[in-house]
Amino acid sequence: MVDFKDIIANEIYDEALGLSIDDIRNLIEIPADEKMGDFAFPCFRLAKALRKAPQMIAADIAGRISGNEAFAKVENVNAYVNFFINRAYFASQVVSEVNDLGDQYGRSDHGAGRKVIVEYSSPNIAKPFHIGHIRSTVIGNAIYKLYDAIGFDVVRINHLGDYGTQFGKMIVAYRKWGSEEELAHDPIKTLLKYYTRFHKEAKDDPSLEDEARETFVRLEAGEPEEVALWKKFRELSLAEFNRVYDMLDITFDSYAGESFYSDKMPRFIQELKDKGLLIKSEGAQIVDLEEYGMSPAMITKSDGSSLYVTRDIAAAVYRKEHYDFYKCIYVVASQQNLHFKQWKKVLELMGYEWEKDCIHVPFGLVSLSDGDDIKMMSTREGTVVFLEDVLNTAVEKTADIMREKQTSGVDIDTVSREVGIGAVIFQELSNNRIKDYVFSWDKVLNFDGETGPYVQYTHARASSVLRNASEEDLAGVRAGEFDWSKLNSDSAYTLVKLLYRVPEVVLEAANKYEPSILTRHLVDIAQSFNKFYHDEHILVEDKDEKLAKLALVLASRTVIANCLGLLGIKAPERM
RNA sequence: GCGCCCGUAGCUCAGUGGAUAGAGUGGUUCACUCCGAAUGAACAGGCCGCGAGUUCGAUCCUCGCCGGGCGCACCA
Repeated sequence: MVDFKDIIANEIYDEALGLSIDDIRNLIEIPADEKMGDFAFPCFRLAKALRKAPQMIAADIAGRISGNEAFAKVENVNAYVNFFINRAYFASQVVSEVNDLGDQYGRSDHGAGRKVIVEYSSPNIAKPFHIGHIRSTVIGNAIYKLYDAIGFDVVRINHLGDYGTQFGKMIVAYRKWGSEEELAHDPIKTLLKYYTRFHKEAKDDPSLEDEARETFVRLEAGEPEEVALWKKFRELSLAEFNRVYDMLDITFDSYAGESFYSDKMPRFIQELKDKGLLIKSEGAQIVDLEEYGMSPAMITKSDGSSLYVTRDIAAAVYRKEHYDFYKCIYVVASQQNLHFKQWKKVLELMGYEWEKDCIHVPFGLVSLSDGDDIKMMSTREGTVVFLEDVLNTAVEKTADIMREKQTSGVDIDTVSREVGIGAVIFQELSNNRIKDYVFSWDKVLNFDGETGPYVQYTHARASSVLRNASEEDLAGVRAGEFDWSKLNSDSAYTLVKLLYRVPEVVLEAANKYEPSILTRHLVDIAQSFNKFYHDEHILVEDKDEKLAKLALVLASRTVIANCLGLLGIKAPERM
């Protein structure tokens, strides 16, 4: 496809300006206001070098550029040179490209097949999968899809929190108050019950904590009884998690979690010792990070058992050796910023230069509103909203709306799942991931305005128009034998420009690990399509006009489906 | 106390070193004999937290302050 910035940069280029074509290209802006053109070149930077008022420079450049079929008009306003693209030419280029590429539009080969690991979701075993877990799960999945789309070979790892003192606690609680029948009946909620009871009773009886730590030491030492219980808890939990992953249509390439690295740590503890990094302190072994302004990284507890950082070091080295990644992306809550800083510093001190390829992608906290109070969800206190409940409620609400609307030819069961779950995912990917938010049923169940259902509705509507077109018209669209000059209205043109920018938006979203950039752009496309749809009748008498508009509808539908797909959301044809 | 993050319309949030700071939602009003009204349009709503600095130019970068969140060794 034509690259308008290249065309413009080449047109502007002049030795006297003292800028390279690339410099010029990077200065080109897309004006916020369409009245100022489709592209603009600001001349402020040139003022000093040329010793001329920027307005004069802009006028000179605008005057120099002669007729190029890509542009309808080039003029200067104040210090800007404004370029107005030839609309029909532009539309023909963009729409044809989209329709030729189909589901490949938006994808690229920037990654050149290099390997990227994305670690995400990573729930703690034996704890409920609550609304807070949706963040890592859904953001991580979108990042995986984005990296896949820009040509990387992506490995998805669910780094299960399936080890640590919490299992000591769980085993102690189960032995004291648990029963097999109860556990089999409703595993996670029962385990949660034991876990909350443990913390309640441990407040009055601190010896329980010691008992839990001792039990974890036995687990880590491979005592059969503890290992058997641990395995049982892990299996029961995974079965429940998989139910939610199925609903979200998310899969992983590896579930190697913390326990996987339990026997791989001694090597690194020895290595830290050999490199003189490990010091004893209060019975524990730490790496002192004071000179880097951080509290120490704890490698082993005074009872000799391992910790979070230790396991993450083992995991990182294992992954480097096993996958030889180009980048390893950790989608983990911002609460763990310090942990990741410490961990990266320790890897650096150990001499692993590739630690710079390990990237922590943090996200903000989800809290709950409790009357006037806002508080963190706490597994210990049992104050959580289950993700599965949220998904099911959204699906039910969607089914209610669909029955009300009585859309014909739809399987309510299938589509209400696609739309309801899509709504929850979309909501999650709408805002900058770093922002904290308070969970609200009203918000997650709102399907009007900038929401997943709105975008899916737009897709269904475009699909509907295409169904209403004749076979002959569609054949004409595919053959491309029509005159594009009829496609030049403001609303059509705004839409074309948004479609044009999709590949660069996908790339930007991936580079910044920020799916919301794509979500926002997708909303813009849907809004723009709906405006176009309202402003203009599509299936008109005039053949050229009809086919050009249908080609745009087809391209819009393709792009919306592609973008929804990158976010992990389905695009139903009817709803 | 120290470190990191956030502060933009009533609410939820986009946004950019440059031309008039934008959406959604809520409020008021209009548009379905018309390709799907889960839609579109109109109106109203802003010292871009406060104060300095850098710059030709700051809502954006730097520093300080205020407000909120998170974190700071035997949890993960």
